[in-house]
Amino acid sequence: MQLKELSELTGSTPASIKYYLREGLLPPGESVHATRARYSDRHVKRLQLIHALRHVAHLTIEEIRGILLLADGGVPHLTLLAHVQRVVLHLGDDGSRAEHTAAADAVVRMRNWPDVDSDARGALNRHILQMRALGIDLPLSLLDEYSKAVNAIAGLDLAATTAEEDVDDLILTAAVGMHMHSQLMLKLLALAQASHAIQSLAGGGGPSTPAGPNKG
Amino acid sequence: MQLKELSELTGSTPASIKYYLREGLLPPGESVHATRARYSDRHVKRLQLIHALRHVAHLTIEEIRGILLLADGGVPHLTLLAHVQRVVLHLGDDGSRAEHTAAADAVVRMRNWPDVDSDARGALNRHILQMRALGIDLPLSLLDEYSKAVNAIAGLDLAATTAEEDVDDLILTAAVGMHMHSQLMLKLLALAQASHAIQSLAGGGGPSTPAGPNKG
DNA sequence: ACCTCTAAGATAGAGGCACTATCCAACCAT
DNA sequence: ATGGTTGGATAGTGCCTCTATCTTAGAGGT
Repeated sequence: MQLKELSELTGSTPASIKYYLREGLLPPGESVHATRARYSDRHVKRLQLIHALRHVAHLTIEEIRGILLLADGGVPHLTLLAHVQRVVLHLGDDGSRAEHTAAADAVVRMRNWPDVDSDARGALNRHILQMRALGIDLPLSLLDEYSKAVNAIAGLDLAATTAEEDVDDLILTAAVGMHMHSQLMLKLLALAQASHAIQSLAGGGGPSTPAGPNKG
Repeated sequence: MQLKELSELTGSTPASIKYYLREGLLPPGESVHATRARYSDRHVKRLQLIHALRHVAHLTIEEIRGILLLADGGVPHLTLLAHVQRVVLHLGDDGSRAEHTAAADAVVRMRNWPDVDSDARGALNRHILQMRALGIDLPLSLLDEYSKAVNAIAGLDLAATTAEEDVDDLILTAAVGMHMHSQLMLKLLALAQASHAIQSLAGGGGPSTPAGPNKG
């Protein structure tokens, strides 16, 4: 198929597709001659992946390029998933491994998770240190509760991804799943906060304005 | 004090402060005359708030402006907090209230949260619908587990904010707290995912590369 | 009083990102 | 042959968050 058809199949404009080609996100089509190139359904799949990473997971072009490079480099799935996670969940730059925190170590023990240094663990350590620096206390009971909850999700999520055969599908499922689950948690947290605020501020002496409508 | 001193006290460059003044985030100092203005410690506080919202919570200038307008408008704390939450946790535009979902309703009942329409609840409903559209299943048991965990955090977080007297302090505590807690959850989720992946992919037949190092 | 130095305010520019529009030569269908 | 479409290259757009420059006026020292 030609660029235009590719565009119609995926919903990306031809101009955007050209841009992705320039940026090396999408491999060039088989060049028939100077003004004609042929694209396959591999291109369709790849473009759908790019679109999801860009507009569902909200990754930048640079981040997407990094993921695709790894995917095409044929690295093991575990390495690839670790990278996708780092980018989708914004765990920060890998290089620097933070010092261990007692809190994170305790969580690993409590949940019986493997005691290995992952990007995620480094990010957690860094974050706990940062919260401490900001004077935000983290009771262990809270971490226990939290880790129990996320432990449940993680299994689900992984089950979905391991079912995928194609690498593009694997990344798509993993990235979208990670993003949506993390956003779900965020929204539940928001609702919990709002509920508590309504109960304690509206009930306990504050003004009686409800939380919802405040701006047309 | 003058702009330069304000700059030194807060760490923002004079140029940035001028920019914030132009954008209406920082109220103008008391103008002594054409080339001299006096700033107070209210300005210091406000600038620290702006800095935190910008560089800790990663809000845009536009979002910060919205929060400060409300704060200076003297709206009730509950309304203000609802708005801060919407922006910090990216709950999306308010206006549109999504249709209710059985899942969200069940969560509200399970946790005994007040059954009112908040921005957070709308966002949760929208998100659940979106996940369903993407074919991601959400067992009720998972939502139960999650909401139990976030329920624990929400109390903590609120306790810290209600202690604040000054509105700028309230917003600062609330925004930073919301952001850091939500990021904490994210990082725990990441660690849970990584742990599961390591256990199932490394142990269960996949290649044996560890999750950590893959890029210099 | 005079000269210099600095601050305030206004305006313009910079740099990054993700596109988007314009050109041009080539080539397929008619 | 010829008009319209395509691929590829290059340049421009719009937004955002600063940052640099310019002008003018008052402050401080002598």
